Parts: sequence; structure tokens; C-alpha cells
Amino acid sequence: MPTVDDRRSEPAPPGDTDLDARKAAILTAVVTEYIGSAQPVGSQHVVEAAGVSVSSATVRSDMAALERDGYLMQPHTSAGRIPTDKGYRFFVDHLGGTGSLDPGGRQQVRQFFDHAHGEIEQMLERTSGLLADLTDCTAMVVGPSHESAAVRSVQLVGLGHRLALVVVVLADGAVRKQTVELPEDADEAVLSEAGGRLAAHALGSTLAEVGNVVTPSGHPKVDAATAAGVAALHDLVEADGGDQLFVGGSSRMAVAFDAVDTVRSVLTILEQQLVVVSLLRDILDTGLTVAIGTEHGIEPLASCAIVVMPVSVGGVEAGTIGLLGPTRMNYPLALAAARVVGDRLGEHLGEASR
Amino acid sequence: MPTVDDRRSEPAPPGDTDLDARKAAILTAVVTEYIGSAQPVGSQHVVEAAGVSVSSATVRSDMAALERDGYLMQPHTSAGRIPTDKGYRFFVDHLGGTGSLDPGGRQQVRQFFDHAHGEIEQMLERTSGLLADLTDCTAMVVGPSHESAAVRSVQLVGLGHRLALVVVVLADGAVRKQTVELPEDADEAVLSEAGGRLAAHALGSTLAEVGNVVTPSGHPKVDAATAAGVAALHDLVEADGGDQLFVGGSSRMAVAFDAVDTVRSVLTILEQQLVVVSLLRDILDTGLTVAIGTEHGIEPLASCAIVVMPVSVGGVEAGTIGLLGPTRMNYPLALAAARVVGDRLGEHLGEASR
DNA sequence: TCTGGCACTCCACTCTAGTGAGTGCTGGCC
DNA sequence: GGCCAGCACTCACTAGAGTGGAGTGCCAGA
Repeated sequence: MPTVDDRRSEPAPPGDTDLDARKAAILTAVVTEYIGSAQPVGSQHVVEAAGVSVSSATVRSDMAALERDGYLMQPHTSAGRIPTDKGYRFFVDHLGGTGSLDPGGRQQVRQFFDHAHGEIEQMLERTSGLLADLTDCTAMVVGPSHESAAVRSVQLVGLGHRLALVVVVLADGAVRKQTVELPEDADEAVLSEAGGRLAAHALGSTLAEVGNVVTPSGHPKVDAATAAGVAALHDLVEADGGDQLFVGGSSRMAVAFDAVDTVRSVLTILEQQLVVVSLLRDILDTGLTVAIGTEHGIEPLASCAIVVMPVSVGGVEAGTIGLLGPTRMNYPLALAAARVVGDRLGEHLGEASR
Repeated sequence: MPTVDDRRSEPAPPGDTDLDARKAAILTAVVTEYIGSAQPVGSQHVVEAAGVSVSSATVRSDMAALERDGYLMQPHTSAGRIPTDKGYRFFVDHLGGTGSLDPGGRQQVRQFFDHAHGEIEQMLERTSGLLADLTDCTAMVVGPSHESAAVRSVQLVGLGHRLALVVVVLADGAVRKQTVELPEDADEAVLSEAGGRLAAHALGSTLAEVGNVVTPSGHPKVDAATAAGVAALHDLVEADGGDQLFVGGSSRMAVAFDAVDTVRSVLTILEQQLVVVSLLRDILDTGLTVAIGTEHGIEPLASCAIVVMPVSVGGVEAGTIGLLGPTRMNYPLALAAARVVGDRLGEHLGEASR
């Protein structure tokens, strides 16, 4: 291998493997085998797997080398090898290929989006179920952020005695609402007038941009209602609490792990919307598509891997898809499913908001 | 005990126990002990527990009788006793007392509702978290059913090229939306006119009552948009798919059970909104507050108990609270928490919708 | 450089007591 | 008749010994 020295001198050339073809094949075999069986893989199994045509002794020495280099580990002496996080990482980066959905899965995705219609939230919720079904992972779908969407309509609807509802429609079709307690009773006419002034005030800007000051109308009741409406708009910005998260197939975590406390800690994480959303964001920000084991820095998820896929509509990011599974998850399948569903979701959202 | 004979002659008088005081005390001790430790309870432990001052031999013979009568069972010979579903049932009906929240819990509930405001959905979601925290059970909160709420406002908001959003506000403050594809392009004026006609058509009736036929305006574009809006209103009734469900603290199931496949099957059930909602409804319909073990007929939940509490606003049912835990859940605590939170939630919803 | 062979390791499983918590029963006492 | 001390018995659980087998590392030879 005369090229090894050349390679080592280069600073991590892109696409380079650092492993000769046979070691790569062996690593591939160990990873795929282990993903399937969850059992440590011995040299004999590797030989039986396709792609390697040397004796088990040779495989053994290569596996020893792979272990020295940190790609594999042994649970104990005289057991087979299992991939380390580094091993999975190498597999994902260089060996896994793009993978593709099986025809059945493609069909399922196509049908899903052909029949998808109606409310976006419901659709995202179902998308998470679809992804979970396709991959046997827990799926997370983060809806489009409405931060930059302009206000398309504001309405003030009376609900009875001193109570009203501010209903805001954003340009991307999102609807926000907030109850307002009015300082004094107001009739339809007042509410309608105040709603109109509110609309004139907020239309075209984003929720966060809505200013505080509204020019007085001369009518105190209307002004009071308008002021209450403006306050409600500001409440909306805060209460919104970031993006919506839809989690599907959390029961899959209980299938993937047999230690019940692993399941518990993972579920605990999944219950914290904020944590999950920022986790996905962090992973994307570091430029990753897959975060394996400790790469994401959340300790209770050390035995998990996360596949992240941005959903973009016309080049603008409009959401995120995440798949959570054990580190021995089926990466090619998960990546393929995330990509396909992400693309289709993007198209779908694009159609809906054009 | 001179009264015992009197009682026995009456046909199942309400509040009657069917068990003499000592057996009841023993059953109570077994249930509370088992709830705490999850270990089969032996006669010695019962003696040490308060309320029983006879020898362990006597307790043993009583326990044998309780087992004969189906209140207790032995996992195997020479093990202690654990309560059967019937034992739990008797405990809940006659022995558990009403129970009450500890001061810390009361405080937590008070604070929660003092600070609760804003969107109702978000509030219900958080309520499920509160209940899970209080009881260490998985909490389910079903939102108010909007079926009987009259339409308070209808609006047609254009989202661009042939797309519009029908936004419906119901009298109870719920907001529904549905995207509509218009048969042809429509400008603001047309949408506004169509929205007005839609509103006049639907205002005051419930969504389900909205009729099909709208009197023509003479303007084909307006009529087309109006028709599309009416269709969207009908879609809403179907797509709504019943009530909203909020599940909190599903990780608690992984704490309660040590068999990972029990956890999995319970989580699988919890993912099916429809199943959960109708489950709670069924239990309420049979007049129960607690469904223990197989009483609810859902096989995978045979080792679970469910506490249900209707939430009523001014006497009208406006939602449901459910607590899901193992059959050895802390019934007094769960019942107390469900009652307190249910009441406060009802008051809160009442204030908001008055 | 690869391979067959060999000695070695150590988990997983089975089998065998031994232990202890718990029971049912019985005969005597109040 | 109800209660209780004592006793024999049951059976899950644990620890320890033995065994089989999957797997390893190393080495000598092609």
C-alpha cells in the first residue's frame, strides 16, 4: 500500500477512507451484521458475509487492527466485535452508500402525500407516524418556523362578557390565537373597529415586528380594545415558545432497547420539546446529518443515534425531520427515508403556501 | 359486631363492605404495602403494618380466606399475597378513602392555575404534565368537545394564488382552519364578500349543522369561493376526528413496569389518540371512575389501571382527565389529584369561556 | 501476505445445593 | 368458637461448579 503514506500527509482529504478495501469491507460486514442481529460479530460471520473472501484468521488480524484504530470493540475477550461510535461514523460517511427505500416504502410515501390535505399541523403529526413506520425509529418533525411570516389577517372576535379572541393568520397559513381580557365591555361594533385598527397596524409585518404604539382613534373603548389586542400580539410572540414538535412512534424506543431505564431516560428527553428542538438544531448547525452516540452531547442519549434532515421550501428552511434510534439503527434506511420524506414534505409545503 | 348480621340481611346496602373489619384492615395493609414495594406481602408485614393487632397466624388464615374470596392471590406457593383486580376494586370502593393531595401538591396546583393563561391547547398540554408530576402516572387530558359550540365567526383569508384559508372561531374560543383551493383566482374583494356570505350562512349554528346550499349572489366568482368555503367547513367536521388528546409523562410507564414489552404495548396504545379517547369515554359511560386491570377490556392494558375524571364547566361536560398507571398505582393520590385538577380546570375553563 | 492449526479465554447455560421468606395445619389455650 | 405458638413444608432466589461453544491471538509454513 504505497499510497498510505501519501494519504497520511494530506490533511484528511474529502472522501478518503483511511482504510484499505478489505478492512472497509470487514467493517461494513460487522456494522450491517450487528445492526441486524444486535449480537457481537465474530470473524467467521464476517467471512460468511458477502464481500470478503479471505480466511477467518486474516479477518481476525484485520479486526484486531480495526479495534486498535478504534473502529470496533469487544464487549469482553473471546467475544465478537461490535462497532464503536467511530465505526458507525466511518460507515455512515464512507461505506453506507446512499441507500434507498424499498418499493413498498416508496409506495407508502407516495400514497401518503397524495392523500395529504387539510390542516398542516395534522399533516406533520401524521408525517411523524409515517416516518416511524418506515424506519422503525422514533420520528420527530419540527414544523416550519413562523417567525419570519408576515401577518396576513388579524381579527378580534368577541366571546362574551369582556372576553375576546385575537385570531392572527400568517402568510404561510399558520393561525395563532390568544384570549384577551378587555378592560371594559365592548360590543360588536367596537370589536370590529378595534380589529380593523389592529389589522391595519400589524398587517404585512411579522409578529415580532409589531410595534407598541397605535394611533388613537378618539374613541376610548376602541382604543382600549386595540391596546389589549396589541398586548395579546406581543404575548403571542413569547408564548409561542418556538417551533412545534411532533413526535411519532415513541414506542419504537421500547423495541430497540431491552434495558428499561434506557427507555425511560430517552422518553424523558422526548417529553421536553425545547430540548429536542434545540438538539436537532444543534446537530444541523454543526453541519451533521447524523449524530452518533455522544456526538450530540446529551448524555442520556449516548446509546442513540439521530438522523436529521432539513426540510426546505424553495431553498428556505421550513422545518426539520429527525429520526431517533439506537446507535445500531439502520442508517442507510433511515437516511433514505428521511431524505425522501423530507423532500416530499418540502414540495408539499411549497404547494400549499405558494 | 352486632351490626354485621343486620347488614347481611339487607341486599347489598350502599357502602357495605362484605368483609369484617379485620379482613378489611388486612386487605388495606396488603394493598398499600404492595403499592409501595411492588413485592408480595407476607403475613408478618401485615402484622407490622398499622391497624392489625393479631398474630401472624391469624392474619394468615384471614389472608387464605381473602384469597378464597378472590381478593388476593399468590404468585406461587410460599410467596406473600398480592391484590387481585377485585382486591384493588374493593380497596378503591370501600377502603381507600377519598385521599387528599399533600400540601406541596396543592400548592403546585394552585400556582399552576394562577399562572395559567393564553391558549387553551397549550394549557391543557401543560395540565397533563402537571398531573403526571403530581401522581407519577401517565396523564391524559381530553379537551372540550367543540361539537356543540356555535360558530362565532368565519373568515376567508387569501394565501396567494388560488389558495385561501377558512378560519372559524367557535363560541367556546376554539379556532379551526382549513385550506381551500379555489376554482379560480380571487382577489381580496371577492374573498371578503364570499367570507361574509359564509359567515352569514354559518353563524350561530354548529359546524355539523351548517347546510349545503347558499343562496347565489349573482356573482359567479363569489359563489364559487363561497361554495369552496362551505365544502371546507364540511371537511372540518370530518377531519376534526373527535377531540384533542394531550398525553403527559409517558416516560412514567417505563418507571412503573420492568418488563420492557409491557412498556412497549402501553406506549403503542397511547400513540393511538382515537383508542385512548374512546377508552376514557367508555369508562365514563359505564359509570366508573377507576377501571382496574381487565375492566376496560383492552387486553394490552391488563396490568394497568385508569382513573378517569370528567371536567365540567357549569354542569356541562367539557373534557376528561385520565391517569394511567400500573394496577398497583397509588389510587388515593391519583383520585385526589384527578379530582382537584379536574375541578380547578373546570373553573378555569369556565372563567375563560363565560 | 495469507492461512490452517492450536491453545486459550470467557460468556452462557445447566445443575446442584443452600437459604429464607412465606405458607398451611394442628393442637392447646382463653 | 376464636386465637395463637409451633412445626413441617414449599419454592423462588442465589451462589458455586462444571461444561460447551464461540471467539480470539499467535505462530509456523506455503
